[in-house]
Amino acid sequence: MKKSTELCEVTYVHKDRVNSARKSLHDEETMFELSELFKILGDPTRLKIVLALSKEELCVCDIAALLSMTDSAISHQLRLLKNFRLVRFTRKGKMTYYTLDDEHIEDLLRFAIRHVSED
Amino acid sequence: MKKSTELCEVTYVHKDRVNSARKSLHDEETMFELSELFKILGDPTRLKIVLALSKEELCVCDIAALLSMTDSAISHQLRLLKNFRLVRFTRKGKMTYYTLDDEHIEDLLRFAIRHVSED
DNA sequence: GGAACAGTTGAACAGTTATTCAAACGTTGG
DNA sequence: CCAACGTTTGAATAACTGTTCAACTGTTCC
Repeated sequence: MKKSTELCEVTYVHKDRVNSARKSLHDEETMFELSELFKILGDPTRLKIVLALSKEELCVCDIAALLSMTDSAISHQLRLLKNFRLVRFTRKGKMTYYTLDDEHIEDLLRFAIRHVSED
Repeated sequence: MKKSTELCEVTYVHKDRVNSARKSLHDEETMFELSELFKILGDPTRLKIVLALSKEELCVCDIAALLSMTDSAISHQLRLLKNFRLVRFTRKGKMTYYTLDDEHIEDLLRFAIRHVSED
């Protein structure tokens, strides 16, 4: 068992390095938003939806067919993506057509794909 | 209650669009790895650790102090980052010094931070 | 109006996850 | 050898997550 004493912090932590590293951290809100963005892309289903929509406007049924999943599962995930302003929809009769609502996300994905493919 | 029949798929799905969208999806393994990368960055603690290590080589104790968390919690997260080859460590006596083990990840983070900050 | 259909919703379920706690490991210095 | 310390580990816990199922909404077309 260990306890954190002031003496410990002063003596053993590399204060200079910690303070230097602290500068690379952004404000708490930015860190949270950033991790939320990664989290929402950190699911294969959502990732595929976003990639698919970067190419074509699709209805729920299309995406479900493309990914071999139920409409319901897709709809749930689209709601998350919609709440995060990553996708947008327009209704035409019975159908709901979804598109990407974020121009930059494609670049981010391309960047990341290159990274994953490299090593 | 709804069921997916062949007739439905043929008649209502936009086959051309689905086939076009399918091209933007990569192979299953790449999709999985990509989502795993995003998932591991999709946690505020790990994100901060990676950002901190992009600036300075730090020991577990340093990171714990920086993020106001227990050594144990940090050690657990470092193990995940290590297994994912995002960080690397060298032992010097009692201390374990961690560094980033991925040059590209910094660029990805910078890219994503810009994206989050913009809108 | 009513049948058919695209999509949404909420509850429920199983699986996963981040942190905590206590115990252990390995190294250092007396 | 022993105590102190930095770190690791495993089990336990609480919180969260993705999918399924069934019921529902709203639109179209006869």
